[in-house]
Amino acid sequence: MNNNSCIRQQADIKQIGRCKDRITAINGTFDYISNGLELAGNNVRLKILFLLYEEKQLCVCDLSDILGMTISAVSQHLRKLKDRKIIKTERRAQIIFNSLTKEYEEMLLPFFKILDENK
Amino acid sequence: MNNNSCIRQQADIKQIGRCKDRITAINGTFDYISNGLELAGNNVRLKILFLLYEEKQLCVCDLSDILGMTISAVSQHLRKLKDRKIIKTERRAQIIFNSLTKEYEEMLLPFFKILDENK
DNA sequence: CGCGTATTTAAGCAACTACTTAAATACAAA
DNA sequence: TTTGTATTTAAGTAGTTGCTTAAATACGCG
Repeated sequence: MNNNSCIRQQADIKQIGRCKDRITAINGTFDYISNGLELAGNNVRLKILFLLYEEKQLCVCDLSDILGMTISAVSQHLRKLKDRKIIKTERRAQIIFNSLTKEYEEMLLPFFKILDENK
Repeated sequence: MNNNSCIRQQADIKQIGRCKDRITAINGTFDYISNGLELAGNNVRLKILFLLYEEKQLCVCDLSDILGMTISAVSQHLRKLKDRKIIKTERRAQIIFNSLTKEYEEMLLPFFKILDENK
């Protein structure tokens, strides 16, 4: 890359350097946050996460009923969320309950609050 | 859909109904939030947004330099962000400066704070 | 006006996403 | 152990994403 036009006459070299350094320094934090946002950015999954926040725990069947989607489709969303430690599961008899992990519940709280206010 | 197994013996019908209603009621808010999160969930765009938050305004060239990506690639990210009113632009002489819209700056502030703390 | 810098757009492509359907597992309870 | 309910997984597919390269615009300034 790095070809092409825009051979800038004026560029704040100091600013560019400072920004580069900052981005590199907190690269891990970017990964951590986009790890969560990437998944929460999907409309269906945001609903799943909000529902888990409100109801504390739900099984794949509940979510399937509520969202009007196949169990399989919901299950595959839950798997992604679980793989990234955004939710956790707990079996009780035949039913597997899903709930938010504390860490990501906290991270997404500002959005749940916005959703709560619009009830 | 709605075929298949999971002919649940026990399901909290009231809970299902309540959740359905709630989801429908705030459907617009879900759209609003996932509108923002969908785009912020991309690692590159999250960086762009954070940089705009920190520096107030940057042109496509600056971002290209900082992120080590082609101008074209960055430009296409900026377009998406602009289409969804997450950023706005302002021309000054030959350079077009990008900055966050107030609305989404506020919405994403919690994440910028987390990133700020990890400097 | 026409030149040069800055920026956007178009076309193409490999990789990824969200779903579908059908089959496989998991496991509690009889 | 077998049965039945609950859940996950595999394979396939249409649509989307993020980039590349090359070409097109936009517009300030001499």
